[in-house]
Amino acid sequence: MPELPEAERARLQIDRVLGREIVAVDDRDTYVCRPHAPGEIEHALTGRRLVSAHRRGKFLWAETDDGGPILGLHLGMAGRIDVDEEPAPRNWDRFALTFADGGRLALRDKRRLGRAVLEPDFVHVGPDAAEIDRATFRARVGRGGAPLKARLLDQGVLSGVGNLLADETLWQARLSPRRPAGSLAPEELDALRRALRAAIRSAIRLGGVHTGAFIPHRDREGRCPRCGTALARDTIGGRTTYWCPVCQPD
DNA sequence: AGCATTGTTTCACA
DNA sequence: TTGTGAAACAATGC
Repeated sequence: MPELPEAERARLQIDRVLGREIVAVDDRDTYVCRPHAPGEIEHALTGRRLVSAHRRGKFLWAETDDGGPILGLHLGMAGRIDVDEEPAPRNWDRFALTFADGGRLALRDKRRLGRAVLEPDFVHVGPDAAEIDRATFRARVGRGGAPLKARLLDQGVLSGVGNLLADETLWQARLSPRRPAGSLAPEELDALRRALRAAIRSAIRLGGVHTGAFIPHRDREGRCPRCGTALARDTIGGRTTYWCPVCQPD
């Protein structure tokens, strides 16, 4: 599920629990809560309240009352934030807060690659993909010899673009994922940024990245929804990539 | 059985 | 030193 649009929806879920007193914390999953020992996050948060929820790219964090510790959350490959839901089966709730009103916030994550951590560090995280201005986008994305898609996926360059959002955006912008990032003209970079913002806005509104026009066709048998050409497939930037060889020529 | 997976970090290498 | 790519991580679904 989780790319920037899903993370933004998760942030909205955290908003729902702001102000509630935390009475219990489940931080027993030592992998998800690394490097914390069990009980560390529990000790830091019990008795406090979350007062604000933030997001940069796919990284989430919440501030606590009276300048208390910051709780960082990441959805990993398959996580979601559940609020006031029944506990998930099979210990899929990898981290959870219980509130005085009986409610609950859980990081539900089958794959277990999500994270819950105190005082998260965003030093190596680039500007948010939905907020980045045109000049910064040109300067950061439009450089280097790496394939354009690999550049978009680099969270240190800009944050929030995942594998599916990258394919959707490149298809919308009619740009090849294989083009060296530094070879793009300023106008192409502007168009790419516009396509990215539009794809993000749409995905947040419609409920996730797979609501895009291209993603549903992203399959070995898939064809371009624009021209009907069989999609090309390759590994780029370490991820499986689909694109239309006609609409998105090198 | 084998392979792929909407993410991040670490390590090796040029 | 910097940039790039592959492997590791954990678990599930086809």
